Amino acid sequence: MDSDASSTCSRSSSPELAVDSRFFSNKMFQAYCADRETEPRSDRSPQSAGCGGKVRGRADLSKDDLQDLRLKVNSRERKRMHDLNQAMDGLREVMPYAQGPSVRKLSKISTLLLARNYILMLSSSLEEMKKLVGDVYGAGGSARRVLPPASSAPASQLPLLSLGPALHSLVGGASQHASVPTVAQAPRSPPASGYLGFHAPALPTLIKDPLQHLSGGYRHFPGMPCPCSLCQPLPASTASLHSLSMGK
DNA sequence: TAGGCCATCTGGTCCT
DNA sequence: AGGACCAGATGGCCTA
Repeated sequence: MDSDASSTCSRSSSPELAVDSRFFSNKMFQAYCADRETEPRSDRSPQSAGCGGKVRGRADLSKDDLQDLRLKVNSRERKRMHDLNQAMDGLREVMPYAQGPSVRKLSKISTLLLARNYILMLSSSLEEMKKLVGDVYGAGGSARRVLPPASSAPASQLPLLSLGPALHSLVGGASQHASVPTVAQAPRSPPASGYLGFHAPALPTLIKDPLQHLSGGYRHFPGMPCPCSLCQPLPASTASLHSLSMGK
């Protein structure tokens, strides 16, 4: 079963079941043990003989000891893979694709590809924003005087929030917009297209080409909510990254 | 039914 | 020596 999706998948091979000693009905292990008993010892190299390949000093282990050893190794490997799947889930949680019980989980390969392209896209956005900020303030500009003295927004976001309209005139393709977009999704996690600030492309497209949607902008209406990435509060992780990048 | 995806087992290799 | 990591093999589940 998917350790990382036990709620949606009902595979028969849960870790607990496999760890159980009943596991030794396993055909592979039985075949291995039979093989081991029939195979002449002289034919085995030190590396390839026995369970796990490390046999030196284990040749005299009893069958039970070998089974225990094999169990331990299997258990460790299982745990390792579960940890890997947990990490993969953590990655899925921050990926910009629809999530929910009715939505099929991203495959591992898709998750990795999407993550890579998502990072590329965000990096590109960041670079573009930095360029625009530089343009707006000018080389010798005094940004501090322009910024509002107090705001409920985190300090790292102030420049972007105040610059949103200006940036829109530079970034936003005025041709591509629609009516006032719907409110961005909940800020807890950023998986939504709303967070990305553009209409969500089809997942396969985003996996293949993350940058082609950057040009699609929103027109900024004063006083109206805007879902674009420039006007959205950044999630904590992104905000910290942003502050680091902008701080130089 | 074929193909995709996955969990698990297994043996080899590398690292501490 | 023991553990981590890796890749191949295998079999199960699910979907088109």
